[in-house]
Amino acid sequence: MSTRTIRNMEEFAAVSGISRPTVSKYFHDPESVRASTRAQIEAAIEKYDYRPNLYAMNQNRKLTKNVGIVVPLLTDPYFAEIARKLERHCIEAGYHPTLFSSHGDPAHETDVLNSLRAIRPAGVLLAPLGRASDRGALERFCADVPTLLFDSNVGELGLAFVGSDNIQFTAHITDYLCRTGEPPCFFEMKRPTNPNAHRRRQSYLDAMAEFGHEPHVISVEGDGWDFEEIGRLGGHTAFSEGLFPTNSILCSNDRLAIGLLTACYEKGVTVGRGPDCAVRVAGQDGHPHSRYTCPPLTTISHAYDAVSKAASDALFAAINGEVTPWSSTRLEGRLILRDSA
Amino acid sequence: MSTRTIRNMEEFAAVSGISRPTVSKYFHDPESVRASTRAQIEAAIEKYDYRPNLYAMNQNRKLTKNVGIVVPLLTDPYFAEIARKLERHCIEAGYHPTLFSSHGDPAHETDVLNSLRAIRPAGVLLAPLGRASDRGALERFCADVPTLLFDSNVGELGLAFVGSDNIQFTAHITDYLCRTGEPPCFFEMKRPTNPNAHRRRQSYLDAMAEFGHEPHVISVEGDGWDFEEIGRLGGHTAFSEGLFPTNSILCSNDRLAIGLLTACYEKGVTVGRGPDCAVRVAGQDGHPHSRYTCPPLTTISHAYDAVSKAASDALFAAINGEVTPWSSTRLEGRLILRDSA
DNA sequence: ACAAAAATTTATCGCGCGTAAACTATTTGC
DNA sequence: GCAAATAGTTTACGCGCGATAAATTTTTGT
Repeated sequence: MSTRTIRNMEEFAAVSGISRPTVSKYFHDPESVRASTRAQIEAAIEKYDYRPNLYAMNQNRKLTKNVGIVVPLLTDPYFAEIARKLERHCIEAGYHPTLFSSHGDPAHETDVLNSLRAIRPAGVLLAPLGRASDRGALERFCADVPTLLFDSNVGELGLAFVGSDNIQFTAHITDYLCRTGEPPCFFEMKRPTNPNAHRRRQSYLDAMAEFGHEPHVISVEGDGWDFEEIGRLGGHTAFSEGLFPTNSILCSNDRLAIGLLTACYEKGVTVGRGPDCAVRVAGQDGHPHSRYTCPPLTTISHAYDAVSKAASDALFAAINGEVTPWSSTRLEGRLILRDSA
Repeated sequence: MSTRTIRNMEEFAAVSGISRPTVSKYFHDPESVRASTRAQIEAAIEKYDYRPNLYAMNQNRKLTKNVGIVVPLLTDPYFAEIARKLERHCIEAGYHPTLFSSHGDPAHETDVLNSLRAIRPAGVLLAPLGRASDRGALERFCADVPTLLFDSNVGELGLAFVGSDNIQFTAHITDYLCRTGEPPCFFEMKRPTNPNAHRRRQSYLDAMAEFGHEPHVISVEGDGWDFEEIGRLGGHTAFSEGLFPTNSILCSNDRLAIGLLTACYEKGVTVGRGPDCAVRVAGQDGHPHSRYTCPPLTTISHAYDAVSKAASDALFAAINGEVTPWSSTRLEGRLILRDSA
């Protein structure tokens, strides 16, 4: 082709017939130049396929268009799913998202935050590890970078918090279980890895008190993020030792429930709401996989779309200079009735 | 504290007592400076917490330390898991990995490759969508950026291919199923989303021929990446229409098998290898979730560690200038016997 | 202790783009 | 049709670092 390769904005400005400062202005915000100029530049972009050097841009811009998205564990489909939605919102808003996973490790979470500083992001959407997080590192990071916390809240850090109303989650599904059968016991990790677990346990206790039932909490051993295995092993122990006082088991989260269902299978315990079933099992989260367990898992689902939209919108507003006091937004979950309870 | 903030390498060089070019050399490769100098610089780094500006570095370096990791669908735990391992290898080798997902969409895959060009990566680890990929875009990208293909091969593109030996996978598990019960039929998507599926089907046909059995392929409707749902719906159809000629079903992949297990549950079809079970179901992939299905899924597992190690090592070798002819490395899988078959 | 080798310093340039000031051309409102 | 407002151009400089050549210092081998 006759179109020689363009090396930089100088050359591009020359072939497009527009001065370099105006071209620069265009790339910063296409709307900031006259329509006729814009058309000229865009024709040249089309023709020469020119893109400004990202590094030179970001070195000199006061603010990059980068947004960091950090989740505790990207191999968990729940986080992968919400990260995907956040990523889409970022792209639609003209930002350049980058995905990070803390891999369930506080030290790695701190490393991620440090890597994030290096790319000077305009903002960060952070789902912290929670109790395990290095609180000091989080605070320092939030002080330097506009950060919106989602999924799990840690103090009143960052710009704001957007997540689910865990109180409502547990109260709602506890209510459902009480109405439709024996009042549930609560199956959880003794040392929960994320802070939502504490809210959920408390909400269970409150709900049971309100409904006038005796609460029963089964706290199983296990640390880390391998929830299915913890649920499975804990389930075996609990069945062997007869720790379940009722035939209804509400799990602190879906992954724990998935492991418990496996334990039920392995123990020969039938699960479901039919009269011939030994136990009912319910989870919490609306995990992408919960539809495909056997039996399919009754759960209460996060409002994935609403949470990701609210979180990203709040961050973009802050980036655009809207100052609002710290706030916490907690969205309600939706009960998903399936065969397990 | 008395330590004022360091603005750039010039100032950092001053306070560290080392000249700027030497400091620059240190950040390029710490081993390239004398031990005493290195100690001095590192003491100053510790004291002033200085990091060179990433953008200025990458703008001027001939080669960045960036490595792109691209998978077809990050919400699939299989890809999330292998991406995590690749990421770790990159960090250990001193690179700066960035994760991308094509979200199962060829257009988005092309977008990802374009974003990737912008960060001028030293290399890319790419698991392409496969048949759906824009072949031309892939070729152009591989021509410009050192790219190693993994998981699924597309022609002889890039530096090399590292993945699993799908022929061996299917032959091995087919052999197992034949030895331990009725010869299996093969459950797959009519229009498979990834190219490994074709290899697996062919391997099934070859294996059955070799063992002297009549092959039976059940190809179900469905497009896209929602494999569990495709498997579930296909399973319902197949059971209703009596399409399974034997009691052993080998699924083209684990996600399909997970959906099929759900269909079995919903149809009241018992799954397992016991005498009272109606069917045996096996998968392929060693999906992270396969341990927790009910019954736990018999499958043949990718050598996750070996594949990720071989893939990243091959890329790093190429980045370091080692020129080798294009090659294909296919690692064998390991049979995982569980209760489903 | 001395020459050769290696490491460091000094000095200077270049990268590709953002930004600002002063000036000129084009649009807009009336 | 004219002045004001808007948009664009020219010119010039800065960002933080990589790279290189020549001069200097330090280390190494013997």
